[in-house]
Amino acid sequence: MDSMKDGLLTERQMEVLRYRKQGLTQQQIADIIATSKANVCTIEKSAMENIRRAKETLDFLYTLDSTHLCTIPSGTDLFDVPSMIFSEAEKLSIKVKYDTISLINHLRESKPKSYTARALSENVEAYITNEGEIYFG
Amino acid sequence: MDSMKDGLLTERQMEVLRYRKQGLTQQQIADIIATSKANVCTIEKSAMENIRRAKETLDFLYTLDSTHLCTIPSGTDLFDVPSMIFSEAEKLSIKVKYDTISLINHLRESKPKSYTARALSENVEAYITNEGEIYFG
DNA sequence: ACAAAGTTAACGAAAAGTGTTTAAATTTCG
DNA sequence: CGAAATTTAAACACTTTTCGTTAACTTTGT
Repeated sequence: MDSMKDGLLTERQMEVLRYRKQGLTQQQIADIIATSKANVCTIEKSAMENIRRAKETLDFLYTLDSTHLCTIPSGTDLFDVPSMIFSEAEKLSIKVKYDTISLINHLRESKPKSYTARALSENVEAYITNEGEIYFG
Repeated sequence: MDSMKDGLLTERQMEVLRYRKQGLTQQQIADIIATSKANVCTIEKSAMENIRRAKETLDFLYTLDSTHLCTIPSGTDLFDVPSMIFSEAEKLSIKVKYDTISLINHLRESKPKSYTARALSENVEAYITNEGEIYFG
């Protein structure tokens, strides 16, 4: 009935996330919505799990019309990434849509938690479309 | 068992989407995966539904820590958008993270299907965070 | 160390989602 | 038009999710 329109999160889950965003503790929320704090915890947790899944789902979409370009190893300096991308793309005869600066910004925005200062904190997979669009997964 | 790691789409759904991307018809896919064409249809359809829900879920996340800035009416010239955004943001004493040009590009990338040439083809909601990040939904 | 906040495990009942089939409708296109 | 492609509806068995409880455990901050 209503499942046709909704996203992944249930009313309960959105409710908890909203209260959480306001800075309330699980106990406070539990009192408001009349349940146990343990239940608030599991609801919040499953909400996070659903969000993770939503992201992964869209990741799949991006990689569906992209081909894997290269793996950028953990520890790589952010400023070394563009030249890696450009040389790999050249092997495939694809012109990258980004210049050096915007490629770095693109990476920063795509994976805000994958680097500290200037070094990647984990491996990042780079994908490319025929149109030169780059995606980091 | 495996549901902990996966995204929204089932193996079956990804399978169908991949074949579809290759240009196969539902009948051809039905033969390959040994089921009826009607079933391929429903699998593909529920895959699309799952993708829609994934997007909507992330939309919710974005708007969770944003406040509604303004509605940009259908028909608005793309090049008139930045000044609208800037003046609304100023009312809230928030400095927008984007300059005029990158704001237009940001809108183009966020809503690729919401404009024709230079005119918006539908209403677009603009949201802003305290940090000046803009989101179009 | 204490108390508050958060997490985890095990279980149950209700709700929602998935893959199928079969048969009938609709759309698309040469 | 007419054939192939796609969509829809109803029904059924099956699996997964969700919300909830209780009770014990771990983390965090003072």
